[in-house]
Amino acid sequence: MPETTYSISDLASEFGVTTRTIRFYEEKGLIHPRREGQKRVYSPADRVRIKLILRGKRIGMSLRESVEVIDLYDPEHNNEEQLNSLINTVREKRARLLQQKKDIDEMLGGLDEVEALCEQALDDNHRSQR
Amino acid sequence: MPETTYSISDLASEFGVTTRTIRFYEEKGLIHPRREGQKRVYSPADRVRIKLILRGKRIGMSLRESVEVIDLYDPEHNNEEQLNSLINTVREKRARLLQQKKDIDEMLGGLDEVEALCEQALDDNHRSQR
DNA sequence: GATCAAGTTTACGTTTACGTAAACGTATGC
DNA sequence: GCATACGTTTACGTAAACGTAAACTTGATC
Repeated sequence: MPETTYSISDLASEFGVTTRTIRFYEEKGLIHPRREGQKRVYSPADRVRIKLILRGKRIGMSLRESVEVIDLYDPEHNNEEQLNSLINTVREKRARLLQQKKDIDEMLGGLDEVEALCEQALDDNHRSQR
Repeated sequence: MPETTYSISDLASEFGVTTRTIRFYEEKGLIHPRREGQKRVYSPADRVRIKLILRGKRIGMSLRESVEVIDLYDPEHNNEEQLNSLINTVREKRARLLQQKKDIDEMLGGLDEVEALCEQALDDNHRSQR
């Protein structure tokens, strides 16, 4: 099967980051692209990892934290103790995400008010000019 | 009217930050507490500003950006041009917040899956031990 | 009046997440 | 055969958001 691959600039332009950023993620051990000679070759799995890292970034996660979340997916957890601690981790992450959603909703509410006030002010201006 | 006031450590402990953090916000011009002699005295308005700044932080905003959002509230915007640019700012902020909500929901979905898998694995272990 | 607790200024240190520049390799089109 | 685009390593720089330490005031308390 002809597995799709990506160059570093493919991914950089797809995600709107610089190649420096992607190399930096590799330095930090977040991704491990193959090499063909000198050049880095990225797999679809690498691509997804980058995507998830950037998703984490958008909601204010550190790189370390994003990777922590991503690594929840791969099942290197066998025994009961590990599974339980994993469940706890999941619940903590979830709690924080729910708090973030609340924060966002509050802020959205504020923006709605501001916009309404603006539109009313514009409207008033127009009326008074007639 | 006896306006409520707060000491720096009042606010620090209320919000779970250090006094250094609050002084830092002042250095950056984010808040402007009164002085009584040497000491800083915070008003309810100061308190709210800090609260909003920290809310912004939780969803990954920079201090500068949080202040930008906060400052949308105070009406120093008179003419039509300013009002329109303000509305645009509001819409951009809103777009980003909606994207963040999507990101969070996706991540929550992932966490749900992980937790379900964990619980199933635990369940399987228990069954096989009977 | 000595000893705290809480506050102050000044200043240097630290972590994160890249930016930027130098100096070099490689292959592709004209 | 040489420019040009794309890639590489190495390394120093930087902005944001505080931490940490030193050295000092200032009431409150025993």
